Amino acid sequence: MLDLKFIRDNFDKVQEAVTNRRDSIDLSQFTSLDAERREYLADVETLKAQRNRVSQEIAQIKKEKGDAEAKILEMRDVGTQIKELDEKIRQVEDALYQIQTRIPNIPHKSTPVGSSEADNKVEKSWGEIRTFDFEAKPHWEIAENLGLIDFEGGARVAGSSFVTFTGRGAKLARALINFMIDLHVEKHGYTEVSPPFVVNRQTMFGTGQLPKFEEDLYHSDLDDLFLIPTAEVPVTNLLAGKMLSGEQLPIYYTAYTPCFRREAGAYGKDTKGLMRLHQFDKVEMVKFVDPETSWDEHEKLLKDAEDVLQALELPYRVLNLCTADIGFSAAKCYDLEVWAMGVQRWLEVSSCSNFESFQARRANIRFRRGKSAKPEYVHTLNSSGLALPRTIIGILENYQQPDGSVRVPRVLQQFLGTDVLK
RNA sequence: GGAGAGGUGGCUGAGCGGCUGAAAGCGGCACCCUGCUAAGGUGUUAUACUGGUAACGGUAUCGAGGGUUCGAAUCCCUCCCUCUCCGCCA
Repeated sequence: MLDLKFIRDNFDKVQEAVTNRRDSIDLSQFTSLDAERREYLADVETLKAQRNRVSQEIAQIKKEKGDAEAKILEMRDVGTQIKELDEKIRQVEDALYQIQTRIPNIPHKSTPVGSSEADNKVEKSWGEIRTFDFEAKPHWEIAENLGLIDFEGGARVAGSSFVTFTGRGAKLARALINFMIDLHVEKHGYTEVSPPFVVNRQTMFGTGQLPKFEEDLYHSDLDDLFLIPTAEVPVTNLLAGKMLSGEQLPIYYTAYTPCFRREAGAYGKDTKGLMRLHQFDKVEMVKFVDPETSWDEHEKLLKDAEDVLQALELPYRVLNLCTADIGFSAAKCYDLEVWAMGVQRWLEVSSCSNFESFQARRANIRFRRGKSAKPEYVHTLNSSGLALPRTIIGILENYQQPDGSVRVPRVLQQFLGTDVLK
């Protein structure tokens, strides 16, 4: 969420951001609503000031056992006017809020302006794309042949795009989670947290999933609770409403959680295999930092995510997402894409974003730079590190061998207890 | 699920219709004092919105939302959360 005053003072900039993002939000009402609000506010506050003053006088008169009946009658009328004006203000503020909470973040100056994902900028590539002297199989064939995944079982118990990992497949997932968490905790200095997988409405609002993206979330009507689409949601909101001190920053958290996404609007897309699931595992990193350091922290965060892919020796590339492809709350976002030999595609395994104060303002996460300094919003960042299913695709397809077996990346061998899946 | 207690500033914690944006303490800041120096004294110290170039005003905020009243932290209603006990269950 952007600051109301910022929107007012930088209206052209906000409009430009909305346009560059290909966002459909209509800003045309904003200026008049904002002016209307302040007009009403001036009126009602004058009346309230009068009421406060006269109420004092009434108290004084009563104390002196005088007759305050005339003033009380007068104020009764003022009270009615205040009620009417307050109602008008409520309506105007409601309309304003609808707009304000749906305005996306302003892209950072280094975010390329573009009109589609084709305009994303490849920042770097790492690792060598292997060449096979046999025909590479897609991961679903490899997984089925080796008994790592029960696709039908997942569909039977929940529906399409739900899968069940079985046997060494399940252990591979667990090995990856342990490997990633250990790496972030021991090498990168993060604190592990294990948050709730279900959150309330306020929490979903805090990170920007609501109000715009409700249809993408699983929801329990009975309790008005949501299944998390990413650990970012509970972990970022862990500090919602907090006043931190400058010395506490930066705070680094890492968490494993399952992620639940309805993928509304993506029906029929990537239906085969592990490419797009309603439920998947992910290890996430979340940072709370001093605004002055957030762009350095963003680059460090990217490196922490890259470390996972490098350790797994998977070829990948880093994309700087353009304005049309970047997430609602992000000012800048790198996507990490792993190359998958079997399906011959780059697959997104991580998004590494800087939200600046956008989420902190929604979730009210502040800090004081000095002991008696004014409160400021922290900057929040997060990155997958990494999403499991597509990482597993990368491993299965890139490490497959002519006989159908799959070599285990060196760093996973100790977690998995073997160097080959066959 | 049943019974009770409670939610107040950066923190602890009073207040229970007007003199309370809010006592006291802690913490912070400024200055002063001091041959008891991790001591003492004095002052100061919330946030948001809004008006104003500013100085400085106004309004709101005591879990959230309604209500009663000239006036609500204080009374009433609804909801949320926390704690204790009981029940149930991993």
